[in-house]
Amino acid sequence: MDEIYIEEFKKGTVLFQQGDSPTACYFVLKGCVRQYSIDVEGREVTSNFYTEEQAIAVFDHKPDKISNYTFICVEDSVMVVGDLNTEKDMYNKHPQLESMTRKMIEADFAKIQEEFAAFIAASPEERFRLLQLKRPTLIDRVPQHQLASYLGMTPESLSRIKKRINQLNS
Amino acid sequence: MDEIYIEEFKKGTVLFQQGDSPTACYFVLKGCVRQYSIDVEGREVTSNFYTEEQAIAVFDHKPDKISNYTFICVEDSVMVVGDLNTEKDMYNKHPQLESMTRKMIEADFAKIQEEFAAFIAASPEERFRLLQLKRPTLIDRVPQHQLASYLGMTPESLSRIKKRINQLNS
DNA sequence: GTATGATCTTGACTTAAGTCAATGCGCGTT
DNA sequence: AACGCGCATTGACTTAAGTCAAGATCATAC
Repeated sequence: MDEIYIEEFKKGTVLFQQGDSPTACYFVLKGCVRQYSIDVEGREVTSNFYTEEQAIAVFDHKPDKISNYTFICVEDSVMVVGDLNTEKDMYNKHPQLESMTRKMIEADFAKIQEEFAAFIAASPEERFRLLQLKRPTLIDRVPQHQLASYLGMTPESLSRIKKRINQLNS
Repeated sequence: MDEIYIEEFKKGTVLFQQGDSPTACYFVLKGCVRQYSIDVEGREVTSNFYTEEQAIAVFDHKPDKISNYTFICVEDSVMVVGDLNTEKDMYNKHPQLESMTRKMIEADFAKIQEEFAAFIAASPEERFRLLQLKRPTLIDRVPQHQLASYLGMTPESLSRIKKRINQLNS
């Protein structure tokens, strides 16, 4: 199948831009990709970080196929790349593939819904603690101001929260 | 097709409980259903309200099929009910159906992702204002303490925010 | 290796939301 | 109609996060 291949990306590479129609989907083998958008006030809002064994953007098919998000590598990364143009053909050729992707999306949907619920109920500090539990390595892999945005707080608050927690643990 | 039918539910009816395996999926024709879960600290966290023309729980298929949420009618409601046990048969009989549900889920996934991003970036007051714009009628349809939980704030804060905003508008 | 700019931290201060407690209101029940 | 209960509002106070501004630190390019 030449529609699926493995590709390396340098840190800083943009997979696709807010406003573009994505032409491919990705699966992270190594590295880290940040998903963000620019909101109405011009602020950058980071909505996710994709790391090893996570799929990107398969589910970002809006009706008009235009993405609200930019995806950018925050580390040198290696990804499986799947061409979206041949997606329909693939489904026709392999009906089980559609069933498989549906199940993947359902699982991811359940996961984002759970994260959302946890996020709603938590204070900024609790959100940081949750991240420490769920994705401990992420905290040291990405720029702190982007992490702050991902956690829905200011960089200053994140800095203070980390300090507060470290003092308790020492 | 006797696997799909229309049913009326009285206010207070529980569609299924946290911990249960859902046996049906629903589409709201009239009324309002609240989705919530009890978190580790025993607090009730409302994660959604489903109203007219919204589908429920089609996407809540976790691998083990057990729901983390309770769904309860907050109004007398009329819904289309689809039996989940026959789901697989239906897909086999009508392959296009799988394609259709996949697209629906993708659309809903994109929507929840967007809501999540908006929520992250917003303060409690901004979240209330967003709700006023996006779902203005919901505010007067549901109990305020549940709405507060849905917006990630205390009932007291919601009350004050509403007061604050009404004073500006008068 | 140094310089430059970005990012992270820290400090002082403001503000909005949380907490706790009391009161008021609405609603359903009897 | 009156009672009782749950819910909503209000008040006083605390606290955590936001804001603004100044340094410190880090990284990247030259």
